[in-house]
Amino acid sequence: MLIDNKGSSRQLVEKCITCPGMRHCLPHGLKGNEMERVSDMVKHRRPFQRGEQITMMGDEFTSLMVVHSGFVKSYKVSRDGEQQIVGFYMSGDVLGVEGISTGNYGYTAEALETTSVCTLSFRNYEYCSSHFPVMQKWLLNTMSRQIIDEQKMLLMLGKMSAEQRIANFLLDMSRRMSASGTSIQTIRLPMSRIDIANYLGLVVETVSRLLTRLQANDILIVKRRVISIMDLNRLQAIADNSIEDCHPLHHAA
Amino acid sequence: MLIDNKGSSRQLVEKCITCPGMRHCLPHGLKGNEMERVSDMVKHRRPFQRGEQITMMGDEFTSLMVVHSGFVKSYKVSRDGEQQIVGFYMSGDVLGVEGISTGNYGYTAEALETTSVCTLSFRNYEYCSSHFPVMQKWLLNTMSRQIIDEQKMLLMLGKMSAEQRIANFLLDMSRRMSASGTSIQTIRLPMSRIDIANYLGLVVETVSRLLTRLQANDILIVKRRVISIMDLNRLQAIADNSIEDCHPLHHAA
DNA sequence: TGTTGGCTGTGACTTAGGTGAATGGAAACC
DNA sequence: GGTTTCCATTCACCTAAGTCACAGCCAACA
Repeated sequence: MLIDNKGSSRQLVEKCITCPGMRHCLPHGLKGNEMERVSDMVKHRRPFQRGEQITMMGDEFTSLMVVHSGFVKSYKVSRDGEQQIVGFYMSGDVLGVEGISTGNYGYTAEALETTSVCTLSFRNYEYCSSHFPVMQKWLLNTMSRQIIDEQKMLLMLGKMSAEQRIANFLLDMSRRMSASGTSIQTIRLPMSRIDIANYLGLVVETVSRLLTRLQANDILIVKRRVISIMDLNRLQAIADNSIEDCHPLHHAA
Repeated sequence: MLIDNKGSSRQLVEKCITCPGMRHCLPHGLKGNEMERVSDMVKHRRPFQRGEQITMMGDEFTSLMVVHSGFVKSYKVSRDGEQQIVGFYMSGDVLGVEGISTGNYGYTAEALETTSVCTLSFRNYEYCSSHFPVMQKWLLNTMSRQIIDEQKMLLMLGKMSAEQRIANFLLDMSRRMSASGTSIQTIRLPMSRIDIANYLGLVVETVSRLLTRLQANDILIVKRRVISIMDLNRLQAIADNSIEDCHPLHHAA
């Protein structure tokens, strides 16, 4: 039998089927009894605390993981020790798919705040997918979306100015952090400036400088990790590099 | 019936099953009759000439495409018209998977030389995958590998110097262009300097200068698009940023 | 066989963003 | 509640890589 949820040995176990956030993790379109079958295969572990590692680059790939709540960063380490953050993950995002082809996790994933993760072993996934076509479609969609997002990042890192990168980053975060697809005005960034800089291929000083500048131009209000977007249109214009630019900081503001 | 190979209306149709390069395109592990079924669903179109577009960004996603022979570049265009090359594809590489989630191709793919492509409609893929598990595994592997490759590029664009990017690029090309997995000494690059620069997030002058410098340091011999790697170890060391560096060009060589 | 046009290479100069150093703040930990 | 530590910001300066300009080269085509 493939079902191996020996949950009772751990705290905080609940079935997906009774979980209020179920629609974030499980694919839509499962029939009632299918849902129950899948639900039984998903493990709910004790939440990870800030700084804890969820996967380690190079470890054996065993499971797909869906972020249920919290916030995760993932980074690769190059041969000479340079780190590059390759993604931030929040509710509903899937970790680990890069391990399918190699059998090893391709990055280290680390919780940026208390994070709970739902785990489905790949063997169980394969069992599900062969019985419930919707599961198969779900994973293909997930991976296809990851490919698109990474290609968008390639465009950012390859062609965009520091200011464009920051603007796009803030817009993306604002959009993703709202439950719906519409961006929200005030966001609390769970990651440090160092992480933002690393993700965007910049240094931390540049991120600081540009946030200050965007604030001086009345586009943002920045209070450490809490950022309010005061002029969405201009921020979007900067992100798209369309016409109007943000004035550099002349020392007389 | 899902099979819709109305091949005879076009030139150059052959069945995969009789194609000498079959092992590059079709997954391994299909049984004889399965292979034949899949083979019948694959369309072989007239080859694309240099400069012809294979997919257009935004067009409706219908099919997965495997490069059979030739060479393809793919690029995204941002809202402000900037282009970014996101990949180069050669024999065995799969185009179009980013369309699965959105229903539209995510980039424009263009032949860099005469290129033939084998096409499998996604509907036929779904039919195959539900009957032959090995097909499903094949697509997951393909997509997982694309995610890994793109993440490697993120590391390149985010953290590496121009010289490291060039070195890594040449090593990657040399490895991929050899039939086996071992790198070969002399490669003929099918893409222009402009394409290389764009792919690596540099300008064309920088690419020229660095190739010249690598030649002056006896690491390469560069004859326009034909490049011979004379000192693989040092090139690898530069790619990894390990210790020894390449001397800048002092005007007295 | 001349001409066209896109590649490729070089040099002089500029600049966006990186470096390094120093300061102030918040939160975490006795 | 004091101290430690990490995080964020700011400034002065520097450099890797971009820009601009020009020249040679090769392939395609008439």
